Amino acid sequence: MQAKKKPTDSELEILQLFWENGPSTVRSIHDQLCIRKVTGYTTTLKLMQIMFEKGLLTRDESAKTHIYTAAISRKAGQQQAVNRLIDTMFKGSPAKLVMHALGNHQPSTEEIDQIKAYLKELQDPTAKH
Amino acid sequence: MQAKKKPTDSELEILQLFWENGPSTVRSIHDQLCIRKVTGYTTTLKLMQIMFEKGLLTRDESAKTHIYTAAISRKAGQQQAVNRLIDTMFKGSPAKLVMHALGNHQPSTEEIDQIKAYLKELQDPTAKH
DNA sequence: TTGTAGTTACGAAACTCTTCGTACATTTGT
DNA sequence: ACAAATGTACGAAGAGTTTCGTAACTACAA
Repeated sequence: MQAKKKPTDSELEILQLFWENGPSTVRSIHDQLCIRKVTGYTTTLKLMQIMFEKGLLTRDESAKTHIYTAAISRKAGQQQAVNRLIDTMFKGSPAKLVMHALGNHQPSTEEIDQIKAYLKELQDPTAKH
Repeated sequence: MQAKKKPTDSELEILQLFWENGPSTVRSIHDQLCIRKVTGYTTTLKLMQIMFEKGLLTRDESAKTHIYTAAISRKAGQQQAVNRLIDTMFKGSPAKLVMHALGNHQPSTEEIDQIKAYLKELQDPTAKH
């Protein structure tokens, strides 16, 4: 693996949009960004160009209007963020993180069951599900 | 509440030390920081002064050598970080965050039991523990 | 052809973060 | 008393981030 640098907050906002929409043009990303945040088109363009240079995005330049794609999946991004958080704030105790996560954002009954099942599997990997 | 700004990574490193040690002098923080990272004394000083201005630290100036204290508890800091992560990366699904957290950092059996008990309480708040 | 709109590329300004040098004050040791 | 050690304050340099203006290219319509 190569790039390990964490995306900035602005870059993360853009990545979110890619994760929701898949490959996109600057125009498309910019329009969605503008709903929540006033900004110039060239600002978005520049950001995406820099993200491309950093390896956060790839792009298809075959057409005049380039098509950008996230170089990292949502899942991988989430995993990376969680690992980071555990390292910096919950030294070695993912359980504490879990408590915090569940404490403030009450999950639904279904979600809790889901987690329970997951835990059961973790403790007894031989059990089929 | 006033301060909403997230601490930078450097500031977080320093906060960690306060959370482990309680109120401390610049010298004390600096010495511990230096174990993992070569840096000048005035660098640490400046950082802590800025954190004071931002409201991340308070300080007692009655003696010549100031005594700094974290303005936010470890717990509050963790909660803030988790909320932030859920907002930016796990929109509305703390359960997904939990899976990610448990998936990569296998918790001990005791921790799993702890989480299970916690979940049981969440689902059945009337049950005594 | 000419002009309008949409696109990329680029440079620079404004801002923040990190680092450190320097100045100056206070305490301590000889 | 004097020098050395220790402390605070402050300014500024360097790096990274974010913003945008401007130039240049292309497509298309009048």
